[in-house]
Amino acid sequence: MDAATERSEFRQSSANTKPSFVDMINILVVDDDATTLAIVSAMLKTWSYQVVSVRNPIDALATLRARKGIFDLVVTDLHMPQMNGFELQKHVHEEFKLPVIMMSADDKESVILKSLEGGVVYYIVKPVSKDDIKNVWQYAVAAKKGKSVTIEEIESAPGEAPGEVEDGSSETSSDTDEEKQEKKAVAKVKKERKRHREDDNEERMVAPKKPKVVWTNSLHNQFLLAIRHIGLDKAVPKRILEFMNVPGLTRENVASHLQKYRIFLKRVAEKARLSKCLSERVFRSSFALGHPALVFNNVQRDQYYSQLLNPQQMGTSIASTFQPSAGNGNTLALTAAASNNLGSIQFPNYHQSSSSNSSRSFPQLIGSGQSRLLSNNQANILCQQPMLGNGNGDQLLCQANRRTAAFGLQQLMNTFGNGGMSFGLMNNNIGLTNNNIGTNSLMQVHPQQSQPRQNGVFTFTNNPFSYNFATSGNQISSSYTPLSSSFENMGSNVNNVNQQVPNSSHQLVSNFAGSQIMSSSGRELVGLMGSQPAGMLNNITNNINIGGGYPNVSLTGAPIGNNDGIFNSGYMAQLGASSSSMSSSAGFEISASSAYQFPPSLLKNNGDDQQQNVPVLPPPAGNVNDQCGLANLNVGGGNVEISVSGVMDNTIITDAPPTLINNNNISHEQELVGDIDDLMLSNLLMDQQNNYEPSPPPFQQQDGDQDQLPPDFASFVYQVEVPDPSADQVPNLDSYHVEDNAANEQSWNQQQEGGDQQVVNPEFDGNVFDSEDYSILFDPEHPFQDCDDDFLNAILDADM
DNA sequence: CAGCGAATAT
DNA sequence: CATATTCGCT
Repeated sequence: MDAATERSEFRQSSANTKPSFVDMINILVVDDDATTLAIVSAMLKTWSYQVVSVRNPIDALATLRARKGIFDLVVTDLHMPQMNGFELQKHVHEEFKLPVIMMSADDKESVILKSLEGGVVYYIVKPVSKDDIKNVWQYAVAAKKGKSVTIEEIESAPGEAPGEVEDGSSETSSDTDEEKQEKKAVAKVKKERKRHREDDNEERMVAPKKPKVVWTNSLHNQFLLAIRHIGLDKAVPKRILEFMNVPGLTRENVASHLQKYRIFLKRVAEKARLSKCLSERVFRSSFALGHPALVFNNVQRDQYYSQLLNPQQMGTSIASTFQPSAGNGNTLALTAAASNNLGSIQFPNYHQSSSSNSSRSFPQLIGSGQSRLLSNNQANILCQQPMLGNGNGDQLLCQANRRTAAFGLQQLMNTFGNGGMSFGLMNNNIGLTNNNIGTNSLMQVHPQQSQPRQNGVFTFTNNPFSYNFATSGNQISSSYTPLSSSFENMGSNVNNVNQQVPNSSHQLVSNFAGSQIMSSSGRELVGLMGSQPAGMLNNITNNINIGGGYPNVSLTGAPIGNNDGIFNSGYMAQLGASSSSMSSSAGFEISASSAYQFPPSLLKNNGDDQQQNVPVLPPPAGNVNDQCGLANLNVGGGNVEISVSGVMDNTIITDAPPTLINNNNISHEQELVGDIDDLMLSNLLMDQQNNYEPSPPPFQQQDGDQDQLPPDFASFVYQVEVPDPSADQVPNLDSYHVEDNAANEQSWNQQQEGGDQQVVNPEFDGNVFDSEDYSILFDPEHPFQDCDDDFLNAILDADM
């Protein structure tokens, strides 16, 4: 960052977020490392804080005692010889009741959680950046407020004139409703007078301009977390506030933020309604799935839901992914959770076999979900999940990865019934709350013929949202003691796989296409589609100890496009696909991925400079819900697998036949604007309607090679190569093209030939995201396109 | 001046 | 509590 930028940032932030009284905030910085100490102190001073630095915790306490009442905040290193940060924090809390901010290079969730649970107000993963500490004043203020120390004492900074009372006359504006205006003005003047009187009476202090609460990423993240926990419909300021448990934050703050947030959601919804492209993306995006009830409750989406899968075809392809493994009688309890997350796809090249093969390697797919843009340091702080920006453009751009929510989740009350793998979709209400579509329609699933299922041991219980993935007929076998984390909505509708994970409080919880691990305290530790392993490492061991000799589930993430381990599910989501997996060396694996079926409305009009989305299907009279799901859970040293997949499939209710999508019209000259899935899906639909054979995918390679992807759209995972992860731009969808998909093609071909449906690509070397296997390559010529905030946010945010 | 986010009023 | 309005700022 150059100096000018820095200055400008400083100015901005100084004006924007940093009250002038920060120079009255005294911070004690403790770090045994002189360099860090100096740097952090200097940074704080840059922000105008008053800083005292000490080299060890003993001195810190001594300083605090000697200058009691002076300090407002303690910033300490975690690892120090004499006394670690935890202990120091405890002392500081007990003796001085001061807020403590912890710094450490240790980005382990366990440590972070421990810190926060221990009372640390903020955890900064080193290296500390200026932005990390810019707003620490909030903690000081919050703490003071909590202690009911008058906030004025730190607010009465020089030069900060209190809001002067305006003249009542200037208050009234020109025209309408004069009487009302006048009343208002009078009332206001009265109020102002009253306030002044009070001020005069109470203290001469100038006044109370409350420091503005800055909804930082982390704060907003907590906000989202709260909403997610509570459920949007029930999320009222008070409850959100309670859940957030941020000292000093007021209900009003939350209410205000909530209001803005709702407006935002509304805007997204509206935009979605107006734009098929967007709406489909939003609604169908994995981001849009699995989240309880957001925004789109009130959006008319039915017209967008007309496309559906051809049950037969889908059944074929999906059913083939069912790979019951030989069970040994152990049980996993699956607790269904909230989601209609059916958008899951088969793991490409997933090695599955009913026969044990302990030596095989599992693809280490990881779901992604992190925007490449999420490169700020916030990402290193606790909740890795991306969040909605606070409105600054840059932050908005950081959102690309949200595991986005679930519009309409509530509407889909599906129950997977199962017995031999049939899934039922019941009570699905899609769209408007008063617009029930497809109620009680059944989802059809076509079990893999060749592999009869054993009796299942999954137990599903209802989740608060009534989306159940049932598997009463599914088999599962496990060579280890039942787990107890909960896998919710793994990619598909495997919701809440309730597993006992001894010695761990971790739970896998999620509501999205991927998986997510959250701590019992609600912190997201690892998630997919919107989160990433802490620290953005490729391999992260979370020390989830699973009994039976399979400790250390390591979560492996395959970074896409950059080596920061920042996943780009934003892209994937935009491409309509996402996937994830977790696996351990011991063979524990959970993988999930999803594909979303978009309507074929995203074709670029060839020959038209204007990008124009040509709706190809007429709005349906009725509606269809079509999603497919699959989740694989492989447990044990390679000898146990659970995999479940299914297609939810309502019937096409529309009697308006899709008009046209002519594959022949799509050539390499015609760029694919939307998702491949869209096209595939639409073709499937068309074919179904026309009794055609399955269409080849509607695209060709740019180089003229006629190789095409198999129509098994549900079995793709895309890789996106991102040229510049740090750029504040979004990828240009137009610049993607399908390069190759040999593995899937082969798989498809073999399936067509009636061969083994679980094809292992001989070329597959274990790196799932091998661009040689499947990829959508980036066209460096047109790497980015402008993308307006709304679009981005729609993608990014829909979630929480 | 528009527009935002936050605060504040209704 | 939801919603409208105002404020301070860019």
